[in-house]
Amino acid sequence: MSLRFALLAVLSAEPMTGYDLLQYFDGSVAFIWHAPHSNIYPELRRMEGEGLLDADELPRGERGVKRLYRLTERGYEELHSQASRVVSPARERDPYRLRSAYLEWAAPASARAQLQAHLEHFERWGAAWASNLEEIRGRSSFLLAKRLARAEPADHDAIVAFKEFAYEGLVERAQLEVDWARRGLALIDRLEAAGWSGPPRSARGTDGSSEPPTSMELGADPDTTA
Amino acid sequence: MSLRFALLAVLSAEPMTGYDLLQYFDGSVAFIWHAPHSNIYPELRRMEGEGLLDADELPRGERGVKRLYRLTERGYEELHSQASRVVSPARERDPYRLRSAYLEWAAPASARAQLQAHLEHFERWGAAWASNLEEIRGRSSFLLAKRLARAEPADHDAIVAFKEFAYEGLVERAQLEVDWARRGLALIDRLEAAGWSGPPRSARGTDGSSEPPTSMELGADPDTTA
DNA sequence: CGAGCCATGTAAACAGTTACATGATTCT
DNA sequence: AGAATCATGTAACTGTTTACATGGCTCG
Repeated sequence: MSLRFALLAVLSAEPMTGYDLLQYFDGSVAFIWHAPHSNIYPELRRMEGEGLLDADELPRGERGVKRLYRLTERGYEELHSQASRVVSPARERDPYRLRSAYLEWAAPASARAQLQAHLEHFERWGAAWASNLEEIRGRSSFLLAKRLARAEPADHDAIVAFKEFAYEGLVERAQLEVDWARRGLALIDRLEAAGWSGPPRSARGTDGSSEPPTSMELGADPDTTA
Repeated sequence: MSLRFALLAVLSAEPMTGYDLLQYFDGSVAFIWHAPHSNIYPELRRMEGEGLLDADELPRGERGVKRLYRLTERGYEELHSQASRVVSPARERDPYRLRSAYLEWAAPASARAQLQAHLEHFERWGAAWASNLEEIRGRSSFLLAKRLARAEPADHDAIVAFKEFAYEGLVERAQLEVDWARRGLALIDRLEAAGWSGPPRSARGTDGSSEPPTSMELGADPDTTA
């Protein structure tokens, strides 16, 4: 339901095509929720079918068409009702902490590579969120400006404040992850200096002739598109 | 694959039944990865089928049986190889930040209730992780003690250090969430004092006679089992 | 003998990822 | 003419949640 909420929220600021939405959800604009096009287009159709959205078919050049979606009255109601629903937080499921707890089973080089990737990921995203936060504070973010243009002036402060609040949370989280990863890298340095050299070649000394366990596949990070 | 990794990691410390594992994954023991039994039992069978686990069928009373799982040589290899794989961090998808960014659409009372629930969730889990961290540092955690008993003494420091590192990350994250939620509650106080009273009854003043949008469903949090 | 815990499953529905596919428009 | 970008879909697969289901054991 989060995708639906996110789509309603963005479309409440400005009518858009699926492709426009894609720039926020899959593109370089540092938005909170990621989704690929194969996720967005069908959901838009579904929401249209449920009467939450209306679409205008606009011509594009000679033969092309594109569909511009906007919220219906029922769409706004759905947005209200979803925003007001208290969802109980999900039980924790943190793949980074999980993997880090058992890094003893990894070769030191790949333990390091993992933390390095973590570090870079959150450095990049932290910077993107921070810059988004600045745009929110300056009220110069495109989406925010559109949203404000449609809202009562009396509500402007609240609208801005909640976005600030959200992006502050993201920036702080990114900072935490960066600090944590750095501490992890320092930890590996210390452990290696103290003689740790990764797991035994085989399960329990009894060597089973498996292939070299140092098979780390770096690079090809789809995330490197910053 | 995280579930598989987590199961391998726990079973590497000590052979267990599915039910035992459930205490870590679904129970009160503050473990990092949550999974319900309907998730765990089939995965154990699958891993057994793939030769990663062996099971002993143990009698329970007269008629009952239970299956005690332990890693095979191939299971240890899989654990090595998964631990050494560098997975690129997933694009962000943070439902809390997403919802908070659009809290302007919620009634103030339910905005408050959401942040309150967030606060309590992370207070509870933060405390659980902190106490787990203490047990790790004292090497008195059951699982850790079992793990150490099977490992080379030379590796003990690394094994403990990585678990400390992971749980420190969890505790810090929980603290961040608690602070963030508190700031959000204070923000709502300020906004309400300044006259904010939630979204208009209808989309754009044109009132469409929808049911009262203050339908927040509190309580019944399955999480309250702390 | 009933409540509560031990123990283990299946199945339907939903969410999300990856791959497969197509075609128009615009810029160089 | 070809590349990049605009624009939109479908399908297979994987992972997760929720609900449905069953039965033995232990203690009071």
